[in-house]
Amino acid sequence: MVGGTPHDVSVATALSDKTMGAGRLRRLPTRLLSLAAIDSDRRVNEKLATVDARRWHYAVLATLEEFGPQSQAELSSRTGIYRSDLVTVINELVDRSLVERAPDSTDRRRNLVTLTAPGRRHLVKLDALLAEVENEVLAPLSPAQREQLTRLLTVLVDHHSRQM
Amino acid sequence: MVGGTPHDVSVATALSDKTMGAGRLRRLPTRLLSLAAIDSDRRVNEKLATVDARRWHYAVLATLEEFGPQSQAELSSRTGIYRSDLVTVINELVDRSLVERAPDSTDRRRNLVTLTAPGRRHLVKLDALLAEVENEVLAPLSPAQREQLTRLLTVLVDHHSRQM
DNA sequence: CCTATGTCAGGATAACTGAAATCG
DNA sequence: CCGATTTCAGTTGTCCTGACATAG
Repeated sequence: MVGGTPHDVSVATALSDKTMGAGRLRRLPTRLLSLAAIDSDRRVNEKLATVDARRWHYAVLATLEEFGPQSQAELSSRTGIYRSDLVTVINELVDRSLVERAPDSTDRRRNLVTLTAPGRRHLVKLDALLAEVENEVLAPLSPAQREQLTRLLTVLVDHHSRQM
Repeated sequence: MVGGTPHDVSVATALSDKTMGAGRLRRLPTRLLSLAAIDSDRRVNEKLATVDARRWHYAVLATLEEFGPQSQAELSSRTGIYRSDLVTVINELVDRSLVERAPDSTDRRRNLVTLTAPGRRHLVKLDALLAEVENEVLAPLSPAQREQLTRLLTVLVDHHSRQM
């Protein structure tokens, strides 16, 4: 059998379970990122679903409020949503009367997407909901730690993001 | 180009309590987590693909080395892989001769999954590859910041995985 | 009975690719 | 001709659910 490195099963199982153990897996930053994001995403999706919204809705609405009316290509590069997927998102937002999509008169390849008044109100609501989720997700962290985490993640995202 | 014409000053100032220059989107922790994880996951997948491996392969192999031979149910709870998906993962690992799957003589419902010698060698290789990815992902962070991030994420993951 | 285990068959969603049509 | 924009069609991967047979 395996002669080189005998594994002491009894000791291992004695202090095993998820709570203890210093295995590589549990400290792998890439894995921790994955797991934390999965949990966070699930909570965000569930919360937004209560008002018939999805994650990308917020990204689009917030970007529209921040930068004003713009084309789908601009929205794509600012939100990170693929252009192909943006079509569906805008469709959903138009169906809910939260944005308007009209051809740009100066460049007729483009659609100019504009935030509506209901869209603005909806955005306020989504802001509140996301604040709740944020509190759930970051529950075990102190305010200082939350700020720390946000700063570190911002550095990562800014560093790896393809222009913005 | 959006240019110099502000779209709606009143609303813009209404939400400018704390995060004015940056924009809400860019500072949303849940979104930062998502974006960072997407980037990290993509890099991990690409790197592991160069040796015909996938993310779950590493999780299973590392868990087997840490806790010794065990059932698929144990592997599932320790790695977070669903029992149904684990079947496929173990199949792939068996196909590559990295693990062995044999019925447990003491409990014939169970399969005992065991790490092979090639599996152990493969794990070493995956470790090295993942260390490379980790360096890429955490590139903009100092060693102290990396430790900080790891600790914060560990707190989050532990807190939320305990709720089940 | 009731639970645990391994397995199979999917569904839901998100990331991603490719290409066509239109316009600059 | 080439490039940008919108759109559609489709692929892939992953998370997740449900059901079933078998065994304790």
